Amino acid sequence: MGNHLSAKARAILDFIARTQAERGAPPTLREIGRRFGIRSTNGVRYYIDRLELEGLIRRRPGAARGAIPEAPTAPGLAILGQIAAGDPVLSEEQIEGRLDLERLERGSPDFALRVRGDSMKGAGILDGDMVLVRQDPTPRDGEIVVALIGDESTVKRFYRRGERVVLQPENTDFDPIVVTESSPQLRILGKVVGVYRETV
Amino acid sequence: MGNHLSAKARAILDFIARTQAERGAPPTLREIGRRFGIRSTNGVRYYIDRLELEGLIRRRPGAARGAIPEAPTAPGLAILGQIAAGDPVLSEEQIEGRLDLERLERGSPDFALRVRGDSMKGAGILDGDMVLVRQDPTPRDGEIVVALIGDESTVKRFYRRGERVVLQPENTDFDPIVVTESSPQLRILGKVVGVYRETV
DNA sequence: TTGCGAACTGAACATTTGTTCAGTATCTTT
DNA sequence: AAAGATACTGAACAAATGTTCAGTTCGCAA
Repeated sequence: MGNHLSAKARAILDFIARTQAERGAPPTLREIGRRFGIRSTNGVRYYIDRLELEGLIRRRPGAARGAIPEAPTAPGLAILGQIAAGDPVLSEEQIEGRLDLERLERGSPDFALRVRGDSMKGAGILDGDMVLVRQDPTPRDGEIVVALIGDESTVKRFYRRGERVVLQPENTDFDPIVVTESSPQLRILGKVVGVYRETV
Repeated sequence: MGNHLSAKARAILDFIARTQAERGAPPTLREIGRRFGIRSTNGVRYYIDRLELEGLIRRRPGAARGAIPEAPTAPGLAILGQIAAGDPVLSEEQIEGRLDLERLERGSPDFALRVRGDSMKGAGILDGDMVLVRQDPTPRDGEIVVALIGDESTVKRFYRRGERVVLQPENTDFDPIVVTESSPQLRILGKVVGVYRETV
């Protein structure tokens, strides 16, 4: 034993997980209620609260079908903070989090783009690196973006200067690109949310 | 060719599939619209209709998040080579490969380590970056390694010089570390097979 | 027998979300 | 030059769905 969760709560968790797997989306509160003979959505909510407290369910408040079972196994790579001498590298104490490309903290990317040239060397983005891009045509000042200038895609830092947009390289060997905001030559594809490189 | 579905429609399908995989439930019409710059839910509906006609999407009418992809798509992120103007970003022609952290081309990493300090700045590894490490105590000359020197873990370039091992920073502000190969102070944890950084 | 917590009921209510409809701008085709 | 097709916009609407609140029932402990 040791687990203070009722059999009914378990059955509900199982139902949610199975529904999600079978048809691609979790059930609604009312669907759960119908299945278990609970007539009030609040009765179902009572169980969802319980499951969430146990960490068995993740919840997105307000969203339809927002009760989502936590995956049993953690995906991605273990992130270590500072490695301590002594105990083995992958021991629990050393694990700071998990790295999963499709679930970043700050915003999950839509695609990766291979970078050509050294114009962003100063920002640690080298020739051949891949930038992870979140599609978003409205970057904020100072963010690194992927832009299409005419026929060329380019990675630069984005600044708005009145009517104009400045695409600023981070390498003194290169000059900034300045265009009017409404230019048909300019298309902002998205912003860079991550950088990735394979070495060796 | 052969398939009469627009590149944008494909990109939307990809987004739906990925959203479903990542958070357990498909996106709403408005979420799709926001992502693709389509302001009217009916504009999104137009694409969903199209995808359903092609049999790529199953639909549960009236249900929230009712558009569910029929077939799972490839895991990982699409890697684009050079983006061509004209058709939208995620069209098949532009996809060069797929990026999956747990299946790299050159050797899959065992863990990720957060880097402290700027000693490898010249190699494009900045403070706060994560290096992806393959556990391997026998690096080749010139490879970047993670080493434990006494109690400190450090990321440096590895060189063998006769009896000695040189751990070389890539920043002129730092000095190389030289130790004898058999020193109990030195432990090579593995080699860096990738670098990863979240921006913004 | 009273009190208390677990497990709900019932009924609003507020949002979220899908649906429908009437248009429009931009193409390409006729 | 007119007719369609494509790819939407905008607005209104209704249905689906999560949230909240005030109670209720029942078993069990004090």
